Amino acid sequence: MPAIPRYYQAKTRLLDLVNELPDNTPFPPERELSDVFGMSRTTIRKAMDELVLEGRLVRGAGRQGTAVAPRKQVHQLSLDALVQDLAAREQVTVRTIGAQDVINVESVLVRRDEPVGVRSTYLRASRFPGFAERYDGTTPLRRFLSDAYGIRFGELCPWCTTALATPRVAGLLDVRPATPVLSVAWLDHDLRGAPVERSWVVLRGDRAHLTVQGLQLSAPARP
Amino acid sequence: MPAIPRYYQAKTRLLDLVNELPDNTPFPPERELSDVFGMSRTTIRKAMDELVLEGRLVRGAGRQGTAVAPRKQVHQLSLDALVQDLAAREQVTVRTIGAQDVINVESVLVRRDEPVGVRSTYLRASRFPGFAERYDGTTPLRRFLSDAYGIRFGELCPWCTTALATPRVAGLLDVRPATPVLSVAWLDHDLRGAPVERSWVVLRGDRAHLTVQGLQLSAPARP
DNA sequence: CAGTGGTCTAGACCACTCT
DNA sequence: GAGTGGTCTAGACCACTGG
Repeated sequence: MPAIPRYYQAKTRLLDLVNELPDNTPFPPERELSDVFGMSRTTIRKAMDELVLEGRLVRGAGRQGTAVAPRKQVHQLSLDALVQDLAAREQVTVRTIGAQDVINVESVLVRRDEPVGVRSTYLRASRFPGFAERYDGTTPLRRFLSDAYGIRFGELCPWCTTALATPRVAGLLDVRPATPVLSVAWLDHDLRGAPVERSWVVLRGDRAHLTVQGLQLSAPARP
Repeated sequence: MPAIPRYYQAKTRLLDLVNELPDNTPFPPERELSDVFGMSRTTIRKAMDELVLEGRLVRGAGRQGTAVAPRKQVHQLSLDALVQDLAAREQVTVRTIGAQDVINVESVLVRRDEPVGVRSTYLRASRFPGFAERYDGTTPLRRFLSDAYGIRFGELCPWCTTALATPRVAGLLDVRPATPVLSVAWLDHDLRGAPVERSWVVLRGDRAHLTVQGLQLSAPARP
């Protein structure tokens, strides 16, 4: 076996091709590439799979075929806006989870008619009586909790990592399951330190960048 | 073709198995699973590939075989520490890139003897004369620029997204190429707004979480 | 040496979409 | 109907590691 796998050689050649072609150009079918490159379709597909994950190719259903992905329209989403629930949302749903005393508010973040993320917040039902009836789904959640229940929020320490899209999230974001996504989560406390809400945002890595504004750098630890 | 692919059924069953077994338990070989499940090895592999990407299985070379991954030892890395270059580093290398007037400082971030990230900074050589000779590789970079060249830094707006590990980064992080990673980048300006350094950090999503402390939330936009 | 994961092949059938 | 991507099979050879 060569040190450089054949699928990686194929990927390199295909990447050159992608770079030369304008956006949305139809890409040669897998069987044709398999023929031209003298590799099995399986090997070609493995190469193309990575280009799709990297957002360079877009595969369509049926006879649409594969095409060169349009230049990433990357949307800047600020951590601030995500936490405060200020990002444009659609499909806001409020569910009560069984007898678990948990309310879940889920919304799809949309930019230019594209789903770019999912926001999900969990609340204790007993702490927010009548929430499901009172919440209109359009007011930013954090502000609503503040206005309707007098919550004052304390400090926040969000964390961020990568994950693979679950089938459910993949459906909402219009990506294939197991697509890498950016995951941001935080626990919100009130001024007494009691937890108020637990939130979780999943972003399409190829459509959204998370920006951090207002970062306070600690003072350099020097005399 | 069933609505639920066979590889996904396999993944579900294998996940149950993983959840039952203690950490580091040797996992059945692919050929055996293929036999037991009545699926081709290719299909079994596709299921296991995802479990590996999710950090639930670890594959070894040669006769080591696959094993249940130890509970994620997740290291918290603060954005603050990354920017200020305070995280523990090893293998710090300073290269000058051709005649491009660019200096690259690259280091591997280490936690408990595991590589968890790569930090890479680019500087204009002409702005920092003698940098390669003067920099010792241990002082936090930002502090060194401040001390040795009198740089004062202005505001910062880092951004964050997912990416696939390039072969080079994959080698440094001890993961397979195309593994999803967390990518954090920023452009550092001085007080006059002139760019000083461009930096880039890649983190293993399964080993490191990025935390954001000292986040300044904008005032609620209400009268 | 035997057994493992990593790669690769040459087929096959399906659901889907365009013409 | 024809052609696409999505899935699946049953083989094969290789590099590597353990006993």
